[in-house]
Amino acid sequence: MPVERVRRRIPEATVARLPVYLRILVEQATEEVECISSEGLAELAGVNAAKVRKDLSYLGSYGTRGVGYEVAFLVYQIRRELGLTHDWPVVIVGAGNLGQALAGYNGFGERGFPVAGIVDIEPGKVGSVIGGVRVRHIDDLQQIVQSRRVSIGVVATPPSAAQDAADRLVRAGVTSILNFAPVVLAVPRGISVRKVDLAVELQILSYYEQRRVGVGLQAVGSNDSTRGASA
Amino acid sequence: MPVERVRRRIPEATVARLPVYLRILVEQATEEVECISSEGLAELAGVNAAKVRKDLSYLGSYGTRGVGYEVAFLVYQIRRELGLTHDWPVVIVGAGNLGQALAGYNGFGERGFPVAGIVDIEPGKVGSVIGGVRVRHIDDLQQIVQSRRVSIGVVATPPSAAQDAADRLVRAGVTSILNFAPVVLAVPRGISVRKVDLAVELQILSYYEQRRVGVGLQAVGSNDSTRGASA
DNA sequence: CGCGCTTTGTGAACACGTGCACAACTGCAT
DNA sequence: ATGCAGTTGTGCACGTGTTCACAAAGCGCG
Ligand SMILES: NC(=O)c1ccc[n+]([C@@H]2O[C@H](COP(=O)([O-])OP(=O)(O)OC[C@H]3O[C@@H](n4cnc5c(N)ncnc54)[C@H](O)[C@@H]3O)[C@@H](O)[C@H]2O)c1
Ligand SMILES: NC(=O)c1ccc[n+]([C@@H]2O[C@H](COP(=O)([O-])OP(=O)(O)OC[C@H]3O[C@@H](n4cnc5c(N)ncnc54)[C@H](O)[C@@H]3O)[C@@H](O)[C@H]2O)c1
Repeated sequence: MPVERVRRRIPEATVARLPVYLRILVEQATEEVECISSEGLAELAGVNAAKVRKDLSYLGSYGTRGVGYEVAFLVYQIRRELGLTHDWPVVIVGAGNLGQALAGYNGFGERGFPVAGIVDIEPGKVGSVIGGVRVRHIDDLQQIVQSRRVSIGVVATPPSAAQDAADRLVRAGVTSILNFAPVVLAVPRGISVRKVDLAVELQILSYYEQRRVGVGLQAVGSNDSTRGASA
Repeated sequence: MPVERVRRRIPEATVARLPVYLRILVEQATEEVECISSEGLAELAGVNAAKVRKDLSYLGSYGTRGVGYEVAFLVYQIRRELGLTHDWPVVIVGAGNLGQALAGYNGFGERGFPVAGIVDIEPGKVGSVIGGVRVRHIDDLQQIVQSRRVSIGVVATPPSAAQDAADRLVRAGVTSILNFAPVVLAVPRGISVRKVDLAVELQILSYYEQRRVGVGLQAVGSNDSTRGASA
């Protein structure tokens, strides 16, 4: 067996699917499943089996021919590759409708993304407690980021304030941003940004919905998730 | 000028970008901008100018060489292509944390996706009013969908109930689903599904974050949004 | 009217992602 | 040992998406 070579670059499309495999594998593990074939995993993930094999092959040759993949080992490998061997605390900017829903959601902490803090600019919002976290003033952002070693920030402000929020996050030392505001953020090189725009999702559905009329059923590529993290 | 030919199929990647252009163009229109070049639009959308031109060319040749595109006209054409000439009422299943945030959000209605109803299985949740909409029991789903001619459903239930929610939506007559639960939904052919999985987004950020260490700055493709609506 | 400046629309090359097909390999049964 | 059924890992061909580069075309000005 060769010495651990330099880390291979993993295609973006694969990176986007690994979390899905991971979730499924963790679930399988809790159901005492010890071994899974690419076909089985593909079925559960709603993708092609060859794609699963190719994706997993970027991690290394961790399968056993004729048998499949050991679930626990795969979980470990994917976690390692995704950098999920330790927690990534996140800070949320904007304690409105959405920010509160996010802060009150346990799913993130469970998956390794505890809410290190939530901040707002509105003095009226400061002080209330959501999901066990007290809302603090945005001026405390830098302090939170640095003391808790936060590298991921979430923008949940109104669109007009989103760029300001992003600027503050970057200034505070955050290097990855998840943006819920429907605006294109400008960030310095080296900062990763991902955008979740629900209106865009609905509009895409609308497009296919509208085409459906009169065209009958049509198949439009399966549900994947290829989106760049810009830098 | 030729007679309006059969509708061209628009590449999925383009469909995913059109809503972004649309938002920017609408904003420009409110700022009295009448004309915009592909370069200007590209700048605002954070993409390559050639891409903008190619994307827009799928709608037809609506630009003027040497000048650019007429904003109002482009808005109209993109709206038409995306099927946004009329409202698409949506129904939300699951009035929890997230469902309430969604229902209380005005942005959807403003963009042509009014909340026609929100339902829950928990009797305790039924009756409360969120964003002007009363929560109803899930047994009323079919009635809501049919009376309001809803074709888009939103799944905001816990993961364990998501497949059930999807099944009910499909049975009620919905043909497009936006799924917030971290599960892969099985739906009949012809039903479009799009998934928004925040944990996956964070994990993707984690991957690049982890790679950043020791590698220095690296550029990883710009922020696009290519995801199939399955059928 | 013609010229030069600007910007579109698109052909062509390239990059990336997908899926088939199959050789290589494993483990088990005989 | 040998054979066989099962499954991985991957070469290859194909399709999709991105970007460059440039001819074609509109506009304004002299
Ligand atoms: N609520 C939803 O379901 C939903 C859905 C899709 C998209 N979004 C988007 O998410 C964002 C937040 O939505 P929301 O419904 O929570 O809005 P909201 O108005 O309820 O909350 C925004 C919060 O941000 C705070 N804020 C404003 N400027 C700030 C600044 N400069 N720094 C820090 N905080 C600031 C406000 O005080 C407010 O508490 C918006 O951009 C919206 O378009 C929300
Ligand atoms: N809250 C967030 O910020 C957040 C973030 C990411 C993902 N999600 C996902 O969104 C989903 C909803 O999250 P949440 O925080 O709102 O959960 P929640 O528990 O607050 O709300 C879920 C609601 O669904 C209802 N429900 C349960 N089974 C149902 C059924 N069969 N039919 C109809 N309604 C049913 C429950 O009564 C409850 O009101 C979950 O799958 C979660 O993983 C939420």
